Amino acid sequence: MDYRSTLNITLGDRDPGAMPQRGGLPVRELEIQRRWAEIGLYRLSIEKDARNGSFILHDGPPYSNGHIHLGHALNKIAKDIIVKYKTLQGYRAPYVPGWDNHGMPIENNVARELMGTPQAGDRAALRRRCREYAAEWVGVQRGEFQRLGVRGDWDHPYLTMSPEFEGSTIDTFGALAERGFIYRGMKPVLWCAHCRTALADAEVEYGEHTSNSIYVRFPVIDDPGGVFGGGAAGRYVLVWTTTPWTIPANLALAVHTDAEYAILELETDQYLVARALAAKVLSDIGHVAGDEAGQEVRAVRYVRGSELEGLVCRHPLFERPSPVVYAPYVTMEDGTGVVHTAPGHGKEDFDTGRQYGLPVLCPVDGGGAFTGEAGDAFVGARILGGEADRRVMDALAEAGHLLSQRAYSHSYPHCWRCHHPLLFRATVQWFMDIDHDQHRERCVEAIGATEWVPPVSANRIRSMVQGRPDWCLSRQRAWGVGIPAFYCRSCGDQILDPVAIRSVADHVRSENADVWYTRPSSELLPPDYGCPSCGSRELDKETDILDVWFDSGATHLAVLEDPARPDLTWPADVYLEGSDQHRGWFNSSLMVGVGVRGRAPYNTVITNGWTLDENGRAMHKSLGNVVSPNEIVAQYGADVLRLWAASVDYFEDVRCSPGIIKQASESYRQIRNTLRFLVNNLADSARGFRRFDPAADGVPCDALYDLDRWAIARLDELVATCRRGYDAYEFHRVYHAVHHFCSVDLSAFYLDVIKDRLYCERAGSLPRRSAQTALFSIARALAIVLAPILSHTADEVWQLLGDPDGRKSAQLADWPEAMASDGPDTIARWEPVLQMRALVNLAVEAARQEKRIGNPLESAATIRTNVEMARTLAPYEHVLASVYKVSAVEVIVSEDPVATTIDVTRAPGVKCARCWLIKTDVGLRTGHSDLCGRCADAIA
RNA sequence: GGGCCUAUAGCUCAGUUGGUUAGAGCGCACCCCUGAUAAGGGUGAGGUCAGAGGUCCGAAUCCUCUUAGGCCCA
Repeated sequence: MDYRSTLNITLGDRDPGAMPQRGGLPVRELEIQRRWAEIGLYRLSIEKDARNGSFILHDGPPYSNGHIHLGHALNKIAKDIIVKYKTLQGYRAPYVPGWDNHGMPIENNVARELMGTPQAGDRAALRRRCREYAAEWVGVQRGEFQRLGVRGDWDHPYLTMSPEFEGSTIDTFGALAERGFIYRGMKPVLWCAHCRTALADAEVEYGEHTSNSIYVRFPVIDDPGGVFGGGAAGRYVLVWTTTPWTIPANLALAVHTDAEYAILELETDQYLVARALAAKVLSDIGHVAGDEAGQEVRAVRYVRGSELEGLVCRHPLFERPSPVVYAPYVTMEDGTGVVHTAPGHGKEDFDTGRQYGLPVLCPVDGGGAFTGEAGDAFVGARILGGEADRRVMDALAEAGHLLSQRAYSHSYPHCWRCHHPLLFRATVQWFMDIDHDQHRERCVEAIGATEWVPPVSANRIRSMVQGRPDWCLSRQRAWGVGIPAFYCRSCGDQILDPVAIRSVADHVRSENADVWYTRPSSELLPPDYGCPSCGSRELDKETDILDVWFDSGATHLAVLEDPARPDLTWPADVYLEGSDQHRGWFNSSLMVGVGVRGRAPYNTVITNGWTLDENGRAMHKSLGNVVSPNEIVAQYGADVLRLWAASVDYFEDVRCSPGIIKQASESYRQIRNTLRFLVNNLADSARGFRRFDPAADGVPCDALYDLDRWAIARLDELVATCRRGYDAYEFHRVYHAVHHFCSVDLSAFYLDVIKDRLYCERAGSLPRRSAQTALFSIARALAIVLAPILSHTADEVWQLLGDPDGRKSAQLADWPEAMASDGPDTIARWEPVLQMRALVNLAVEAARQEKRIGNPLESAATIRTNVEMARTLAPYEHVLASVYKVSAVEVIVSEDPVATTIDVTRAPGVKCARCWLIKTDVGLRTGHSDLCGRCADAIA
């Protein structure tokens, strides 16, 4: 007889309320997300009771250009996990996503698009189109992020190009100006002559470049220390450079105080070079160094750098002095140990020049051509293309001072946009003074007051802040926020007036930053505003725009203090971005935060690593190893991608590949199957799939079967472990703990053992309800604990369980409380029982190998063990058979005090046709010849 | 070239202050079940802890160097 219909068994195919085995996530997740939208999940999460106050994670804005990549996905998922966890922990955790909209990449793409159209070169048209273009990509990325299941205020994201934000950016600039941080100064900046713009460090790419390497001699005109020998011989200081075009701007020669220099005699002349470099220099200029016996070239004498004080040369081309100066960065690595110094063309040169009071000579215009300052012979010659180099080298050769010239290949800065080599060019720019009012020291202090996760990341930002130069805020571009400075047409004053800046900000808010270009200054300024110096109303506007890093550096003020976002507060609790943002957003935000508010805009900064391929290589289109989050979502579902993100140690670089995602999907399946077993066994299939009602059917903890109490105790441990993992932002600990719990504790043990009770006992009986009480608690707790990671699946479970408190999503639940009153004790008591189970498994396996039994249920185990173990097992004797998945267990005290032996034999009795256990009481009940006593009762 | 970081089974991760034969899960192999079934169970094989030196009674763990890789900077 088939007793299947008398069992309460999981029948997914017939139970309308069952959780399906296959996730079908690409489709099901969309339904779940639709439901989230319908119930207004984000709003509900904010309105949920927040007994612990608010927790603000401030989103770093991705650039609104192109589809999201895996790094974006990892970052956004990690943020989402944190925010959702905090909600479960009783915090109001708003999440306002944002985008960075201004900047060169968009401007370049749009400029390319407009090329050849009537609008090309029209700044207003360009800006209009940039705005549209950025908005289009915001739309695309928003859809892609939402598809990942990220919960946030997607209807009200912050955009750095919105009028409110642009106005706030100007106000922030004004606040810094008011505090004296902003100045206008000459500085050599990396300049692209092709794009006619200064570049930020981040916009520079280093690549191989072939330069003209030349040795130039500078005639000595004054030698007060008498370092050269006597006589009428020519006396020269020898210099090496790879930028001949900077020679016209030479104003000094730098040496190192501690280095040793040699005076070499070369035919009738004497040359000063570093001793350590003399041999190489001579070989480069076609001579060989002589030995002590004296050959063609010999050293007349050696001097220390410190003895070169007062030495003055004449410029090799002009009647102009070039004094010897000291500089700490002079090395004995290459060149001659004497560094050609042109303050207008190098950062270090500029610093040295300032120290020695040298002027800043920069005879090169924005297009990279020599100006009249370079001399009539050179004016108009361009650096790009090599004309400037050629003309200078020709002049040097003609003057007899060019000793060597050759091609030299080295790493050199290039423009990331046009890939042309860059030049250092002193230009007038707006800066933020990093050392104003102890600002740098305050920033370092603020770093110390911030929690960095992982902790080593503090070193990185600290060294960057300690070493960073002043912040060049000017960009000679079109797509951005205009720097709100004015110039007086009559007295020439530059005007950086808080009153004027506030007025500009108000006008920008009422429209957008385009007003800077579309309105005359009189309309942007308060009525009757005049030059503070001379009163003139004829004022010109600055044409430079703000560095986009300023936009993003000011997000914390624009967003967290936005009156339209009352849920947000300043400072943020957490920033979480890729490790490249130590130099970027973490840094710019700190500069602005400390400058305007005197402290960091964040309490905790978490960094995530880079996403690499399975071999640990960076992902590149050219390598073909790029993994697209959108493709993973389409193929496997967002929860699989989220599980991957949670499974890796994202503080370091993480690896990803189709194979790794496959593994994540298999882990997902195992977790899903476990959840499914839990959920589906809460229905009474023999009673029309009536579902377990915890209020009516639940068994109080002290009345539970001890094994069920053990399961709940293990659940409590798991919940505690997960909490520790989340609190430390170490989600992979959560993942591993949950996965281990599902596969080892539940699937391989607990669930396997309780199947008999679930299936065979009467629907409403204590043994079954006791097990179901555990199942319900476990399923519910897992749904909550997993909600931050497997947000969709958790809610699928949540819907099937039904929430007594009426919460519409697992994300709106409270973190599970511990349920077992004596958890540690329960777990400790079961420990030896489980140890013995492993031994029984081995013995059963051996018996199966020897074909003495087939199905383990056919076996009876006789455990011979010492007195202590026998005594420990005694209270469990009546459950050992079910716990060990055999039909009978007997424990016998062995004479051997140490060894435990287990004999496996065929179990005595007959197989019950209903529960399939081999029992000795089968057929004893009248009318039930093929049933054991328990089953006969169950169907009575 | 400089700074910071990483390297433990095929994969993802554990390995407290250096202390027995380096652990887990997944995957894999073999077997069982067919009442979680495009599921479930059992057993098992996988590691010179990137490499080489060193300190120590003892090193995956501390030091040095090398290699590979990552981010940032020049």
